[in-house]
Amino acid sequence: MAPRSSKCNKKEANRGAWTAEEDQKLAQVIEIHGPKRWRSVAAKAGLNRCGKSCRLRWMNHLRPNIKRGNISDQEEDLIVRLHKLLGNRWSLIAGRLPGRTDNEIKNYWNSHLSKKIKQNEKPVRSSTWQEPDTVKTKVLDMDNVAKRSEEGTSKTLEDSKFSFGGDGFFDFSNEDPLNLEWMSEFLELDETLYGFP
DNA sequence: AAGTATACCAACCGCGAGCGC
DNA sequence: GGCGCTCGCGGTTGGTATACT
Repeated sequence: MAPRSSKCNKKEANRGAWTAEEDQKLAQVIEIHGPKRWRSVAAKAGLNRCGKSCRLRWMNHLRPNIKRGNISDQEEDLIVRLHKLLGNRWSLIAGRLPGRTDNEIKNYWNSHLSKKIKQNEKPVRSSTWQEPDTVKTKVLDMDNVAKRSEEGTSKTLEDSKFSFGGDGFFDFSNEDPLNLEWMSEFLELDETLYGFP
């Protein structure tokens, strides 16, 4: 079987760290043609890189509004909660953290939070606790939420009914960790935005 | 100061889904 | 319906920086 086109040609393509010059070329082409058809973007930019490498570079580093630097306590808290809810759905989690990338969150989780959580793992729920059916059902709809969000048909978080703190993130300061209300609101948000029951 | 271990992050890889022909 | 192309995702790897002995 012929090699899949999405695979990078290991012999021909540039590999390893991106140079400032490559970044500049890529950004210029994307400015003109937009962040799509990555293979043709790579070709137009004259980069000896495969399309998916260009996409990754754009998504994780060159995109506007990328937030660099330390992850705040609030962001960390949100990541932990979303991970509890969604598991390793990094892109979905990243979608709830403006300016953060899935790769960054995944790295952060693997290097910081997974250890932290193992250390601090305490039973948060009683042994008799059961996840409400409504929550279970709606979690399944997160795939649709993510898709619509990616398609750009969703509203931004800023448009939502959620209130944000001064730095643009959820304020959990007054929340009871055992309270499922937050999760319900999280799910209700998508119901409101996207109209599925 | 040198060697080693660990942490962190960028990039790569393989797979599956969606789409058009 | 089958096939190829493209894209996006999650897991993994590898390089560099920092901490430790």
